[in-house]
Amino acid sequence: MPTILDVAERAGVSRSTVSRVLTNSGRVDPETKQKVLAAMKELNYQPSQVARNLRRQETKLIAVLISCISNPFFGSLVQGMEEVAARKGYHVILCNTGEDPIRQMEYLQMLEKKQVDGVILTALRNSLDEVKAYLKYGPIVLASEYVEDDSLPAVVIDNIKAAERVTEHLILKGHKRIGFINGPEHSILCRDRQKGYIQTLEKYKIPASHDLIRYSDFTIEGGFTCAKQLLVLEEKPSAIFAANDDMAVGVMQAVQEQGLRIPQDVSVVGFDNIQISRVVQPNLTTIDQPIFQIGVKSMELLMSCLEGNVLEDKRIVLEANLCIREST
Amino acid sequence: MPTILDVAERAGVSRSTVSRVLTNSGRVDPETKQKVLAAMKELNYQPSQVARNLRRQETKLIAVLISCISNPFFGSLVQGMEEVAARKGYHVILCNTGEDPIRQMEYLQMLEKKQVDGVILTALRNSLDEVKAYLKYGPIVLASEYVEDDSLPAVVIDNIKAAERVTEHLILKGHKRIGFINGPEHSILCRDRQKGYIQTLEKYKIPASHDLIRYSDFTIEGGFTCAKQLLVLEEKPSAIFAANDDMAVGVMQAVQEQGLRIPQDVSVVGFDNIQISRVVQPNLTTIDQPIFQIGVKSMELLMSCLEGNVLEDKRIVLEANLCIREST
DNA sequence: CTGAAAGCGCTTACAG
DNA sequence: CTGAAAGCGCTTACAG
Repeated sequence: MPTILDVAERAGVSRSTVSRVLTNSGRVDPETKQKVLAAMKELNYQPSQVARNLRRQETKLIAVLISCISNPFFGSLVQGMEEVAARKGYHVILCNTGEDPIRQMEYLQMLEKKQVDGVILTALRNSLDEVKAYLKYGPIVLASEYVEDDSLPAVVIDNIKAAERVTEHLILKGHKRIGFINGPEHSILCRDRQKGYIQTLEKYKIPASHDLIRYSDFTIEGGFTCAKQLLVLEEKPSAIFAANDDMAVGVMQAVQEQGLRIPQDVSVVGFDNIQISRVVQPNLTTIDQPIFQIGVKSMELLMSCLEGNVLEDKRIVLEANLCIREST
Repeated sequence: MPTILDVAERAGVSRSTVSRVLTNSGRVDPETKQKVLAAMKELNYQPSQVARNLRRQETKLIAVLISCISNPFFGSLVQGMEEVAARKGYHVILCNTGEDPIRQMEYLQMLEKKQVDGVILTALRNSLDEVKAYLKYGPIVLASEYVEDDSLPAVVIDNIKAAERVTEHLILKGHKRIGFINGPEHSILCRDRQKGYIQTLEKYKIPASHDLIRYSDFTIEGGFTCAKQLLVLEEKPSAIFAANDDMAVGVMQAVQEQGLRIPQDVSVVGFDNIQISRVVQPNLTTIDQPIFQIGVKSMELLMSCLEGNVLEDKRIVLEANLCIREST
């Protein structure tokens, strides 16, 4: 592997000069530059990124923490992030945390070890203070996730409003008993979705019942199990709203297993608008969350922090519309 | 940020000694070690990974090149890879190539720039020689993809055999006109799947017809379009085998749109056994490709190369069974 | 068991 | 416009 010194010798100049043509900085005589360029080509020289990293105290690497990359939701999110990063000369380190707070902290340490320049979190499973302690080592941005006090920059949708739209849609369709299958209770996204659901019921003077609310884990199986519980209630729901599409698919399976028809007997709504919602029969009514765009914007936000910009808005809110299909 | 020198001064020892306790190498007096450990804790010291990288000429980083991470197939593959890497103290850099040969080469250069220690490719869109030129900078492993002459280590399934199983299954069900919707013709996976399809037809003395074979792009839409073409043929197929699940789902949509029933009028088979195959109605018969395991094994193989082991087998073949469901 | 010294391959003020 | 020198923060033979 040729180093910068080999190039310098071959071109008959100093390392400084080679470095200058490498970084396109400072004045270099055009003729000298040509000699250097020629030497680089002859030796098939590629500068060591690691050496440059050490000297510049940067890595051009971003850690992206997600619970599980085999989940298509995170796939789209990361896709958006990676495209922006690549365009800006950065690379993405993929960190599967499996929602484990310990692994989350381990990956955050990469910031401290100067292994990455910045971090994007898609789920917060540690205390806010624990996470904020790492801010002194580099910028941290949230994607899809957010914190109450907006003390960390985040790219999000308005989950309350989205859930309101869903609930109102169902009410206007004549539903009075609307089941809600939520994700984990600790998540702010889930709490906000539930808030939107409850507020809308209240707005229409429909009593909210605890019987009709379940907490699950965002999986098809979880949605299936909760739906079965709802469907054996004395006063069973005529519509079920699940806090993501996977759970809604589980709901559909449970409904169909009972010999009930969708939407005639039970209406079903999901959340996210991932591919599965367009494949399942009948097609699922859902909230179109701009997942890819959240990925794009969050990485842009991080790049902006890295460039030293001060954020005027800590929270970027993207539009999420209700996508009405055959299941309602 | 405290450096190794700060720790050394605080502990009253040399940098060498601190380094030794850091790497757990060489003899260090237990008492000295305690002092160093205490100093590290007091200063909240974390060694700079970048400095270590430069010195050790390694990065503990692996580049994983895939066409598109939002595709669940690659999600599972990468999930398997990441878990193994993390366990071994490595991290994964996610490289979306979008099947673009130029971007593929750009990412391969990370190996040359010493930005990563090794590379896993999941699709080969450049000439074999171009790729092999990078072998002098570090190991390269193929996952799911492979090359004819086995000159690059690869973790794969036997695509010929898998396609034979599918075709035989359909023939034994009484089908004589079996459509085949393949992926891109340039891919060796696709050529082998087609080989298995053709060979089995021949084995059962069923004439293979070019009319019944289409090439597409592994998407739902692609499968849909090709299926519509097959379904308007004078002698239309009674079964359609798609080279992946997404295309099979497109086939199902086309079949159902024509008012035909699955499997009574047309049988459909996919390939991969991704989640969608269990969600679609009727459930899809498909080849259960051990995607996650391919990810796991390919990363293990790469780690093994990095540890300096010489591979006895350049090709690791995993089992892929036919998963018979309701669509046949 | 411990330390001084060299070096990994760059970049960047500083002089000239 | 160009070069000598220092330095980024570690690790690793080499002496002792």
